[in-house]
This record gives sequence, C-alpha cells and structure tokens, in this order.
Amino acid sequence: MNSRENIVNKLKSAGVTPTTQRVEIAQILFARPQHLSAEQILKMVNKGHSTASKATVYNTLGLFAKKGLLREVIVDPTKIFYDSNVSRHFHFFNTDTGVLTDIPVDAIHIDKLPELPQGTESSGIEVIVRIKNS
Amino acid sequence: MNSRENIVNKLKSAGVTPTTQRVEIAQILFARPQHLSAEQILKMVNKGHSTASKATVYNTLGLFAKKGLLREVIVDPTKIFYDSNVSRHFHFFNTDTGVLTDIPVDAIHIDKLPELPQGTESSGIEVIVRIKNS
DNA sequence: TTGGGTGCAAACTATTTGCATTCGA
DNA sequence: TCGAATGCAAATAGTTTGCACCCAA
Repeated sequence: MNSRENIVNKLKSAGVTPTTQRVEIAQILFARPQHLSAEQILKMVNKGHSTASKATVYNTLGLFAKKGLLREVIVDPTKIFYDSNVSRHFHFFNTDTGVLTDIPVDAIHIDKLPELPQGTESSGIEVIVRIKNS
Repeated sequence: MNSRENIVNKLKSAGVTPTTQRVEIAQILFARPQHLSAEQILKMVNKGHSTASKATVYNTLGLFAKKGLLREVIVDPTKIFYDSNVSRHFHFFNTDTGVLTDIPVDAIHIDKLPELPQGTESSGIEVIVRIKNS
C-alpha cells in the first residue's frame, strides 16, 4: 500500500518534488502512524538504501510539516516530534520515558471553544495530557 | 501585597531557601500573572538592584517549577515560557508574534477524559490553541 | 543547462554542567 | 562555620545557515 509509487504521488499532490532523499524519508514516516524525532529519522534513513545528511532531514521535515504531510508536536523542550498522523487527535506525553502516544479524538470531548483574540484565526488545537509512571 | 516579606514567606512555605537572587527573581515573576522566558527574566533581574547569572536564573526557574511555584509552558520549540499563574487554565499561542495568552478555565469545557495507559498517572492536562494573525 | 535539492561544516541558541568562590543560617 | 547557593565559562544538544556541488527536468 505504501509502495514507492504511492509515496511519490502523495508528495506530488502535496506540491513537493519527490527527490530520492524525500521519498526515502517519506517511506519511513508513512509506513505507519508514528512519532519520531529528527534524530531517529536520520538514523533510520541512513540504515536504509539511500542516505541523507542532517541538514536534508531537517529541511525535509520542515517542508513536509509546512505542506501538511506531517504534524510537529511540541511537548519536550529538547526536541520536536514529527507525527505522521495528521488527522485530528490528541496526545499523552510520558515525561518519564519521553514516549508520545495518541489519544483518539473521541476520547476527549471539548464542547466549548474560547473566543479568539481580535485579528487572529486558529491554526489548530492541541491537547496534551502529561503522564508519569506511577 | 507582594512585599518582600510576602515573597520570602511564599518561598519558605514552598520549601525554597530565600536567597537574594531567588527573592529578586520571585518578585519579578509574582508581581502579576505573566509568561516570561528565561532570557527576559535574566534581563529584568539585571535591570534591578541585585544581579544574577544566567546559570542562577535557570537553576532558580527549574527549582520554582519543581516546587510548584511556576508552570513551564512548552509551546515554542526554541524556548520555555514560565507562567507565574499556576492555577488551572489554558493557552493561546500566537505563532506570528510568539505571544502567549491565557484562556480562562471556563472558556473550554472538556467533559470526557481519556483512560490513561496502564501504570501511569496524570500530571496535568494542557490545552494549547495555536493562532495566527488573520 | 540551470535552478532546485543536497551535503558538509560551521554557526547559533537555549539550556546544562563543573568547579571554585561566596553567602547566610 | 560549613553546607548550600552562586557565578563564570565551557560544554552540550537540537536546529539552522552558507555555500559549493550535483542532478533531474
């Protein structure tokens, strides 16, 4: 399902030129919904066939996020997580283990939204439930 | 109201030894509810009577957060915000301006909470509404 | 061929750490 | 006094940038 061809098309329809490195990175990310840091992605890419430099990985992740292929999750002050699931959902963040887990959208019900400050529009709502081992 | 004496007592009751630098930092933070970065606090301290080094500011903020006097707000990958309002509330984060604003607790209603993963307990729920200038 | 993409290394920034000095109960 | 707190500078980690090279349309 996530054949190379599918990935190439996914990138194209997002307006991203499918270069060798970008396809390699995309194949890793979109193999399944997951939360990865740039460093993890860099390592995974370089275990595979093609390689990519640190700069290219960062550039690519930033580009994918801007094009809506990825979601940046900011929960840990030391690094950004990239979430290959861009559908609406929330997160648990375990501060002991550093592991990010999904909360399905229907597990939290928000029935009232605040008024936005004047002159602004929403670009997304995030719910993070911080947890620790008990 | 936020006299030096009050601040000293506040630190003491939180189990924090009230040294010169800590009291100075606390006076700035608790003057009113606000969201400040470590850098801003460093500058503000050093405009005042006493001074503090960068390391002391970071140490102090970390200590205050651990003791529950401050809340760390992680919304910007480049820096941590320290919120002197520790009562339950949520945040707007304007990604254009970098400004963090409070959302009163009653402006959002969450009527269903997710089950936590086994062996974990919650240490806080955060809601961040990202906004941009329209 | 030629402009976007890539790679490398250096730059940058926020934060942390090691260690000698100083402060305060 | 004597351990805790501080200050400084260096170290660290994640991320960004500058620029020369390269490849694919």
